[in-house]
Order: sequence, then C-alpha cells, then structure tokens
Amino acid sequence: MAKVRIPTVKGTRDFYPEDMALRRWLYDHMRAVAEAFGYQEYDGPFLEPLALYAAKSGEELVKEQAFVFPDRSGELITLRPELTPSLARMVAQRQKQLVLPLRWWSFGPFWRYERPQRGRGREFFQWNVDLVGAATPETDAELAAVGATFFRRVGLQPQQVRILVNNRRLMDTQLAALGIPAEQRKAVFRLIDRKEKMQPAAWEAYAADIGLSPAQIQGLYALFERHDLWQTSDELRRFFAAAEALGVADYLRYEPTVIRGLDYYTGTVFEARDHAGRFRAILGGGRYDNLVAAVGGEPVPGVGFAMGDMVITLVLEAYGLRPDLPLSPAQALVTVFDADHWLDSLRLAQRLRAAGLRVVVYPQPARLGKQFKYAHRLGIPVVLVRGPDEVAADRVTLKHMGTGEQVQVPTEQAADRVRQWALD
RNA sequence: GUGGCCGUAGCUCAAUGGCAGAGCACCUGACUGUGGAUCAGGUGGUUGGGGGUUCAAAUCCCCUCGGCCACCCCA
Repeated sequence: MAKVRIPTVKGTRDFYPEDMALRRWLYDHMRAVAEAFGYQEYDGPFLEPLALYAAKSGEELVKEQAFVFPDRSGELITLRPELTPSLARMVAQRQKQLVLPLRWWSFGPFWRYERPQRGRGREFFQWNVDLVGAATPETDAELAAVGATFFRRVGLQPQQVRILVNNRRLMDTQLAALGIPAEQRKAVFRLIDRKEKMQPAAWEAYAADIGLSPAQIQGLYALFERHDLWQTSDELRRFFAAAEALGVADYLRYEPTVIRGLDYYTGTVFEARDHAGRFRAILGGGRYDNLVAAVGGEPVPGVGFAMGDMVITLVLEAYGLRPDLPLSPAQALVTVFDADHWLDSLRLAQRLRAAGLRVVVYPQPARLGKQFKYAHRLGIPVVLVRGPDEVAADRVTLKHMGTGEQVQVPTEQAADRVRQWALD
C-alpha cells in the first residue's frame, strides 16, 4: 500500500473526480433553482478579519468554532464560518448604489473548528440564498420556496423532506402571554430549541433552572401542541398563503418548536428536516431585520437560508437519489490497434473532436480487450477501432458499450454515430 | 473543548496472547481484432503511528493521530 505520510487535515475531505462530480451536480441544481427565481451569484472572501464577526453571529460560533490565526503582521484572520456577515458588509458598503431589493446566492467553502461527525466536517460547502431590502412575509415564503424547489428538482418528495416553519415574533407574543418577561425570552428560545433532543424530565429540569414556573412549563407544552398557532399570526397567514401561490405548500409545515439557534433572526424562521428525523437540519434560515446596521449601514431587512453539502448528500443517499454520474466526460474512446496504426487513431480522434465530440485516445498500443475494458470501467459509452481492415476501406468500427451493438461505417459517418449513441 | 465506541489488504470483514486470513476488487492467462459472465493463477500488510508488558502482541497497558456516537453548536 502506498503510504500516506501526510494525511488530510482533520475534518477535511479530498474530492476525487467522483466526489467532485457530485459537488458539481449539487452546484448545477442550486444555480438552476436560484436563477429560476432571478437570484444573482456572488461571493465574499474566504478570509475575513475576526472583527467582522465580533458583534454578531452566535457568540460561540466565532469564539469557539472558527478557525482564527494571526497573519504575518499579527492581524487576526478568520476562515469564514458563515457568509451572512460578509453579505451584510457588502450590502452596507454599496448601500447607496445597489439596486434593492437584491436577490443574491452563493456556493462555496466554509470552516468551523468543530469535532467532525456524520454530516458535519471542519471544511464544508454551503449554499447561501438571501433577499435583502424587503420585509414582507411574501419574500419569506419566496426563500422557503427556493429551498422547496431545490428539493423537488433533485427528486426529494414532501413525504421525505419537509420545511418546518415558525415565527419568533409570534413566539415572543406567546411567551409574553405566559408571563415570561422579555429579558428571559432569549433563554427560553434556547430551551425551546433543545426540546426535541432532550428527555422530558431533563428538559423540565432545564426549564425550571432558567426560572420557569411549573405553570409556565405546562404552558409551553400546550404551545407545542398548537399546530394551528400560525393562524393567529398575520405574518404567517400571509406566509402560507404565498407559499400556496408559489406551489410549494406541500413542502411546508408549521412547527412551534422550531426556533433556530442564531441570535440575529427576528421574524419567520425555518429549517428543513428529513421525515424520519435521522439527520440534522438540511437547511436553516429566516428573517433578519437588523443585520446590515450592525456593520455600519442603514438598517435594511433581509431573509435568507443556508444549506450545507454534507447533510443533503446523506439524505439523497438515504432515499436512493444520489445520481450515478459518469466517471469520464468522454463520449468515445479511440483504441490504438498497434504501433503502425497509432497515428491513424490520433487523426480519427482529432476528427471527432473537430466535430464537437469529447474523445479520449488509449495512450499506447495494447490488446483490444484491455482497451475495451478501460472504456468499460470509465463508463465511456462508445469505443472506436481503426485497424488494418478499417484503414484499407476508409471505415471505422464502433461499438456501443451499453447494448453491445457494433457497426462499421464510412469514416465521415463516425461522428454522427458517436453523437447518436452517446446520448443513450 | 468534554465523555464513549472503533481503527487489520483498494473495499467489507475474520483471526482474543502462539505462522496475519477470506470474500469482493485489481493484474495475468484460458480468448493472438472486443468490456461485462465463467475458470485457473498471481500481486497486494511495518495490523493508523509511537512506546511499554511478555519467550511471544493485531490481541493487554500508555501516548498520539483519525473516524464514528452523545454533549456543545450548527449547514
């Protein structure tokens, strides 16, 4: 075995061609969906000053879960753990010249210094979609619709993946009605956020610990059963009406226990989960109305979500939806019959490329069986042979690797035949 | 960062203190102009790495690296 003397950095992944093909596949679908809704692609730097994150995000996200290091001048540099602060700065910097509301999307790498686990690494790719400069529930619904449309596009059904929706202002009102004072509500949000992952007894102990009375705890339990609670919120009524109009209502469901961890969400929040609950959140997002102001701009409302590449990949695998992608981009392999016909093969390949085809030539003369096997293993759909018989008659033999069908045609017809077979 | 489980051939896994193995994969041949199927043969290992105990360590102990699980947090 070849000894790997220098391993990958903990929590990072090598992207071999088959892995890269899947990443590219995800990217292509993200792009198609985002552009269908008119979103523009953008990106920020991968390196940011630590100060960008100081006033925002979750405190913990930066203090304990970011890669931070000094550069040669001593400035503290951060490998970006999320994109929203960069987005906020970019908007604030050009606030006066940007056309608002803006719809932007991005797909790129992010880093978090965490303990790796299934669906969670230290280096991952994330799809970010944001709409900045509008504050309507209808735009909240549009963001959820972008996520739902992605799920539909990659074959995930509403029975398999659902976007769970809640609203922090609604929950704020409900908590107030339970007599929970404003200064306690942030802690209670965290409590609600952890409801699903704790045993009832432990959860109640935690609730009592942050100062809730038994009556208030019972009140929370009652809230969690109120799946019709959204009807008391004008924002959510408009949200679900818009989702219906956008054709994604079947992917959405009101869920009173969804609250999201990040502190900067102010209104509607949502996260996508697989139906079986086997994986962590597939995407998460919501409305943030104060973010741009935090980096020095005029307050501008926004709504957005992020989806990581690792969990969505696991979910696609779980439902048998991970695509079989071709290993090689080549549509045809030209064999090299022997040393005397080597250049004939090169000429044939060039002729096919000039006709717009993607063609690989076997690198040297070898047994034809070996060359066919090479094409088979790379998933190249058509194999061409130009040996003594073919050269004498100015013809080419082609074999369709999927069906086993084989024909010999005049050389000038070879390109059309490859094109026809490569589509199957 | 805390606690737990686990690292053996490219992959999935055996061997529980006594000669490191199997299946699949890969290579070669049967088949000198044809992949997948079958048969035969073959390559491949410092048992993640380092140290210790022992006549003897994949096996027991310590350290370390990595993966997984639960916290924490979150994509």
